[in-house]
Amino acid sequence: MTVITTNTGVTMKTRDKILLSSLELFNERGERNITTNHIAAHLAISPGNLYYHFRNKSDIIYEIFQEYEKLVDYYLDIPEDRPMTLEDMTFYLESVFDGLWSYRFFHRDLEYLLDSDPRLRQDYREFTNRCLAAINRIFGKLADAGIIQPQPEDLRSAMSLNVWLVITNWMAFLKTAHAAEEPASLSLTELKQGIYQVLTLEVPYLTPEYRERVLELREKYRPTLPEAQGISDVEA
Amino acid sequence: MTVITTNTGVTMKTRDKILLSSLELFNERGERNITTNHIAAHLAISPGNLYYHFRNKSDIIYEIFQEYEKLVDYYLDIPEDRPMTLEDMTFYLESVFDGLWSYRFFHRDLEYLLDSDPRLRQDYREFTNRCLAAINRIFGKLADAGIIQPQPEDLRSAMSLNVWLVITNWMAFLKTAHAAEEPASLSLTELKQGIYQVLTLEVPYLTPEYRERVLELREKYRPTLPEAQGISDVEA
DNA sequence: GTATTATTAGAGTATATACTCTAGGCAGTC
DNA sequence: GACTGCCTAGAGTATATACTCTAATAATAC
Repeated sequence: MTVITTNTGVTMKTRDKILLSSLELFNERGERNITTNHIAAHLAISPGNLYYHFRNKSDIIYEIFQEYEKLVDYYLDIPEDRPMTLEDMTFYLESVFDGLWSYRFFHRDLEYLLDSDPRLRQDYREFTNRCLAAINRIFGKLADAGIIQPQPEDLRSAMSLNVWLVITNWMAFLKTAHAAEEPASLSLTELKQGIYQVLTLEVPYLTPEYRERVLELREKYRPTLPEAQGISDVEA
Repeated sequence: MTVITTNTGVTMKTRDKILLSSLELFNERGERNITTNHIAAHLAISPGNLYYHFRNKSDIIYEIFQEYEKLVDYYLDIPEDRPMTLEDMTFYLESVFDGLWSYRFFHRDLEYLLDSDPRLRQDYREFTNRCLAAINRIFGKLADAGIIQPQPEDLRSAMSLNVWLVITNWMAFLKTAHAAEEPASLSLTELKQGIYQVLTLEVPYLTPEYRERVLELREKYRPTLPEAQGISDVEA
């Protein structure tokens, strides 16, 4: 069992180093721009070595996706035995955006990735459904807790889907709204301003008792500065 | 000035044929999967011929984007001289999704495309801002017309951005939510179910006078069948 | 017509990419 | 020390991709 010491001082198998470096490189420069040779070079190992551990690039990506899935599933495990609090909601939102950040390469080339790997397509589909179900359940519990007004199931489903669309598209929006700056100019802090957008969806449904508290919470995530605001610097 | 007759019977310059075929192929199989050689082969012209008309692939894409931009700008030209009607709103929504459909390849590889062409990045940024401003203006006029309740500018901006996020992410959602089916299994009709999602955002703001009419309109776009619903077939 | 310009074909090229293959090293075991 | 199983190096390969170059052909101007 060969182990290698990374620059973090942590002892780690080559296989895991490959996964870690791949994720890092994918996140920073996009899956499309990172070849297996790049990954090997980055780790100072031979391509042969890399292919000893993984059959192909798809397998690396698939395994990374499974980590992602596991992480988000873990975060979105909603406890059914007690009412939901605002703190819970904040935790869910923060966690989801953390996950999005850690595996941000994934959504960037999503369609291509799913087209090239049927396993991934299938798993991602189910993953999406689990996330939507979780969001739906959260809305339910928020209503139970008297934080938002209860809504018919129809509307709640559509709202959940909108939450999902906003969450998964927020990062792409930020990246494309940025000017020509350095590619890696996105920060976790900026990403979390997406929470402001998600909470915006809830605003009209807030109960009078919680309205002020949620609006206050929302303010904490208000996008800062002109960048990526998109509205302020336009004619009319 | 050499002209060529396409199978549609329309007489067309080679240059325009290249643009048209590129768009077609990009839309159907994704920009990443279509090479300049593919385009040339599809048109039964030589690569040399293609490169006589365009310096590189980026230039083709850039020009296609400019058509897209022009189309959407045309659609979103809001008349300021009269109040807005529900029919107007429907037209805007339908048009935007039509545009999205016609140039659907674009959003799929957006980040990569912007990374490879600074002109495109800049133009797209401005395009986004114009769209957001237009959505914002539409909300304003909907309020003026008494269709939705007026909202503070802050909230309206955030809502506009959410509308934009939902619109631009709806297609990706559909494609990824589909099972492993044939890649080209997306239809314009399905795409327009995104209108349901957008109208969902408006629901809580509707005035009593218009509420029923808008809900009725919204029903027309309700997603059909289990596919891509995402909620129905999940545990719990 | 002839000169000039616009268009086209098609072979070719430099580079990249995902991946393979062979030979060998290293650790533990007896 | 030899055997075994895991791991690794590194050269190499088939294919693809964006793009070039030259020469020829068609269109247009005069």
